[in-house]
Amino acid sequence: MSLSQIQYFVAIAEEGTVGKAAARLAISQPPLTRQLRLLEEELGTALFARGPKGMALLPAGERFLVHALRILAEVNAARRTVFCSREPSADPLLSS
Amino acid sequence: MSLSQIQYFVAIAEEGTVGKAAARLAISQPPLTRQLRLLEEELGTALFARGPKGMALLPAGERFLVHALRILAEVNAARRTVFCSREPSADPLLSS
DNA sequence: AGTGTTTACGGCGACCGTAAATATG
DNA sequence: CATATTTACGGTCGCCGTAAACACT
Repeated sequence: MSLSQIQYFVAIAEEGTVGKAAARLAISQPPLTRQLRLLEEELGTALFARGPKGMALLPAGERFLVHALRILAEVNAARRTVFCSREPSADPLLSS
Repeated sequence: MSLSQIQYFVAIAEEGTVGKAAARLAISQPPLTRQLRLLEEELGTALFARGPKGMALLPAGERFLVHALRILAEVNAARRTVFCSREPSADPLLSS
């Protein structure tokens, strides 16, 4: 499991179709489908039900989504927590 | 930032030296040092103070560690939450 | 029909390992 | 002195893109 796969999963869950998620992520559909399949295989469970109208979260997917969002939120929090402790203007890219 | 980098950081923080962390992670020192450097560069801040006795967490590193542990815990929770929802004996590897 | 899935292929980048030299404190 | 860091090299693996065929509802 990688952070990319988690982001991909969240995008599909929020967009409702693989096509829209792929557009939002700026990647093509086959790699996105592949990564979702790899994630589901690693977890040993399907996360979505596939239908002609798009992807619908299964119960396992809904529970997984809760944790996925927490993980991404924690990653952002981790970034912020060190960002706020930088030496003022220590980074030339930020002082311009 | 990748989950591997987070695991590497936690291992160094807990072991106290890059050498012991590398042994625990079953990788060699240069890749581990590289990944830590890449993480610190991405964050824009050093996380450890380097000394002859090993690695000491800086304040930014201590705060980052809190989030790092939460991330890894959430990942495990995400795994469990779908693991417990499998179809009974659906996976042949588990029914043997 | 419209969506997702799969295959095949190729290319690019990431990561690792080893080995050795170089800081740092 | 013991530790970490860096360099250089090479090999392997992962991920992506494209294109096309296939499957499902």
